[in-house]
Amino acid sequence: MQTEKRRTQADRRAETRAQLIAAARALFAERGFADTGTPEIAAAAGLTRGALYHHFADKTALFAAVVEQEHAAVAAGIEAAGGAMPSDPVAALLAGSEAFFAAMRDAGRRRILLIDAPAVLGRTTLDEIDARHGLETLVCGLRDAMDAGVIRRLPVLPLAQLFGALFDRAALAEPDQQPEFQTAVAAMLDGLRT
Amino acid sequence: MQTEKRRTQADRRAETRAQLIAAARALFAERGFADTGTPEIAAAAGLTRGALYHHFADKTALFAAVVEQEHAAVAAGIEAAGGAMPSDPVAALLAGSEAFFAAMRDAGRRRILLIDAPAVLGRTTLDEIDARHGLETLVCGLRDAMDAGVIRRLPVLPLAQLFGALFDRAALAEPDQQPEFQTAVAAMLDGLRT
DNA sequence: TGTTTGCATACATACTGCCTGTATGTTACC
DNA sequence: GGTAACATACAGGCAGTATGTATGCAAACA
Repeated sequence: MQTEKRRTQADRRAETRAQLIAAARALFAERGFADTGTPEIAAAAGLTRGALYHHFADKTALFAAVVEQEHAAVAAGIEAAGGAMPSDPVAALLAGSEAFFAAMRDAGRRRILLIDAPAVLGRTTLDEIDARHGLETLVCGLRDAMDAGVIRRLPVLPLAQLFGALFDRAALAEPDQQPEFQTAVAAMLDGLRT
Repeated sequence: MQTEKRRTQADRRAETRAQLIAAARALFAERGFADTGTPEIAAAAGLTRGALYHHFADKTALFAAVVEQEHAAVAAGIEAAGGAMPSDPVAALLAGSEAFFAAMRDAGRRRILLIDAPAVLGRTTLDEIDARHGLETLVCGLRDAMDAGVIRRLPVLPLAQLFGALFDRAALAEPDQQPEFQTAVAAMLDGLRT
């Protein structure tokens, strides 16, 4: 058989990187960044620490790659749900938040993105990653709503980051309290209507 | 002189605990939890690691004590500003948020309470500490406003925790963007008016 | 065109230093 | 004399680095 005995360097590189990221994601999700060691990660990926430190500068860089991937997955989930966008800008924002909460159902993802990432990567680094993925759509949604005269005109970027914080906090609520949090978030968004 | 050669055990205990907490606070504030070692802390306190581990179960417990102290200080600052509370409930809430931002000016405090604490102590533990100190006043302020019919009636506790997240995020904004964040927060609070 | 030679990349193994937590010893209080 | 407060000594583990080995790749050569 030898399904893939011949492989290009780029293939090897991409594959082992993916294996390391996948193994790290699983362990970081379960035990958190601090309580997960690089020997564990390498073993789970079927590799050695040498491979890990060949592909990533340090443990933090590997974590950053995991965060990047998770963030992209969340953004993709929101984009995918954006197909059936309602015409009302506020309703569109609500639909987006719904998609965000759906993407955040996974407890491991919450731990990685909302608990550990701010402390491990720092706010500024995390904001950069956020700006590359999800923030833009939120800013656009808010700006559209303002341009349409549907909500109050306010500084857009701060408002988007504040709503991001709201969404994050709501996503962290216990499952049984989730509905109340979401209605509260919806009410705060609704309160901005002119 | 021998200002205090004779001391009771409780005095010794309280004093060394305070020294350890103070030294830990300074180092955690500057370098963060992960990058601060217990040898450093003990040395800065003029003690040894033995004393540290005699008074605290582990490094995390010492950090929790620091967080508790900082949280209490913030709550005290807000309480102190509460003397001249305006009659309008929403204005009172705004005044409270102002006092919160003032208490959060210190960068080290922001790092300890808003960056490291969630990751080190976990959300649930942190929520418990929060419930013991600052959250109650926020809940009361919101409930008063609802009872007075000034703002929409919503689930109080979730709303308070969401506003807590808003305040935290606004406090983390860069100093030059702080005004815009605060106006946005004020607008969101104002939007809840009936 | 096929082979070989040289090099860079991918990965493994070995080593050092540090830190955390614990166990044991010594001093101060009561 | 006994207990609490602290210091010293020890064991295990982890992060990061340095070094060694194998694999793919590209160009020179036949």
